[in-house]
Amino acid sequence: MRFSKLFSKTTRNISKEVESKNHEFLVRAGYVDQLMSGVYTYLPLGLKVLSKIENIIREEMSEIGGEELLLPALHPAGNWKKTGRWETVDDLYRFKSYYTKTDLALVGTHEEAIVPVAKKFILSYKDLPKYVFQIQTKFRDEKRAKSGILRGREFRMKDLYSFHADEKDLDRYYEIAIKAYKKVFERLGIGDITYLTFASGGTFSKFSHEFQTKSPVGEDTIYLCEKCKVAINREIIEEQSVCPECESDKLKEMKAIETGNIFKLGTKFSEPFNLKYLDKSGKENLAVMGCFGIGSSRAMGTIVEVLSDVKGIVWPKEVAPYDAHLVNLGKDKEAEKLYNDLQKEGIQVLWDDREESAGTKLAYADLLGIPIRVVISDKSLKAGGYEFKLRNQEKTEILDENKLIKKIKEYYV
RNA sequence: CGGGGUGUGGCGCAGUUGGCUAGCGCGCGACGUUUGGGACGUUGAGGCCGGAGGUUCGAGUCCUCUCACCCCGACCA
Repeated sequence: MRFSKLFSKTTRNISKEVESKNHEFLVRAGYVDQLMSGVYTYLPLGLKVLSKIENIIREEMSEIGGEELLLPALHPAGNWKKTGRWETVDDLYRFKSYYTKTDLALVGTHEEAIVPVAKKFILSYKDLPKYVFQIQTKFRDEKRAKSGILRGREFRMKDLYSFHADEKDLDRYYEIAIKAYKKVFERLGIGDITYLTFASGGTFSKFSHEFQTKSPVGEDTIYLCEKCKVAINREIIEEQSVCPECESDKLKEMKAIETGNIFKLGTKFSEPFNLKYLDKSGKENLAVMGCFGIGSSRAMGTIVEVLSDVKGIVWPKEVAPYDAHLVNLGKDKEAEKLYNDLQKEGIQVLWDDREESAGTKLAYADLLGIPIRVVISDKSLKAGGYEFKLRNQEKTEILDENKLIKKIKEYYV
């Protein structure tokens, strides 16, 4: 991709009012644009990152048996009245159809849609367990949207729903899901600072679990056992004041962003919809459910918050919008050849072909945060080739074209 | 929902006790000179000052209402 052809543009000017780092960097670099408070456009560059994040999640959910589907975001009020949540969920967008005057909701969670459809296909113990997930735009009527894309009124989230014959089977799958989540966060580049966290809210079990990523801008306070790498959310510290794994009381307090949340729902939703199956003895039983969420757009914001430096974003290799950021200082002809050659090798290149000063181009390469920067200039050509630099390292080296291609490919293996 | 702030060319901002033709930086167009850390010269285009109503000879500036956005708090992935 040629920089000059991108739909978006970079900017130096951003309102003083914007305080959150992810908001500032993502807007200045042209990844996202704000339409209103808590509602963002994912521009072509930003959508590439978001899609990569979602594909990682998609792969790992498929790996643990999840089948992808797509549920509606627009729901009839009736389903929510059935579960009682029409009255209790404050952040549900409720409205009336202009024409028919029926009550509708634009939703941020999907039990009211998945259970009625699951009921049509789950009839016997032979139909269990089942795991389905979707990645979709959610709506929540936040009292106050904040922190860029970390807390939006419209945001992207993966939610997986599991259906089991009994609690024991749910427990089994729950552990499998925890492992899959760990793998997702590792691939997102934040695995080392994302902790399984015990939290309140189990309607069925004593605790639910969250995945909390350490960050000063996080809204949650957690207590981490550094030995077990397991944490406790402050909301339950009264009832659980020692490490749930090793019972140590040496816990480190820190701020964290909730990047994932998993629940044992039990029969909370199968009951109102009467989701029952026949067991081997021909007796009816309620299906037992689990619910597993990861906010993909929030994950994107989190990555920016925790991995950036003063110059800009530092994308982990698996989520970067392009493999390499090519900067030419003069030398347009040579740059164009290299750009074409790299692309022929299957390398996704963003070439900053704009007529900008050296300083500007280099500064924006840092802001954009693509893992590999390649500079072509008089200086590099005299030294025998092209300058290769990783975004998160200061070291540079001059490589000829073959070595450069090899080096880039090796990096992404 | 409570508290604090901000709305002025595409973006970021200034605009004095109401007074002449509303400025500046960035960006954008043209021409030229530049290229290893946010270059420069010449020149040009681009504004019902968020919206509505009012006060006044005169409103970006004062008053009322309203809409939007940002920050803090409570609530939430």
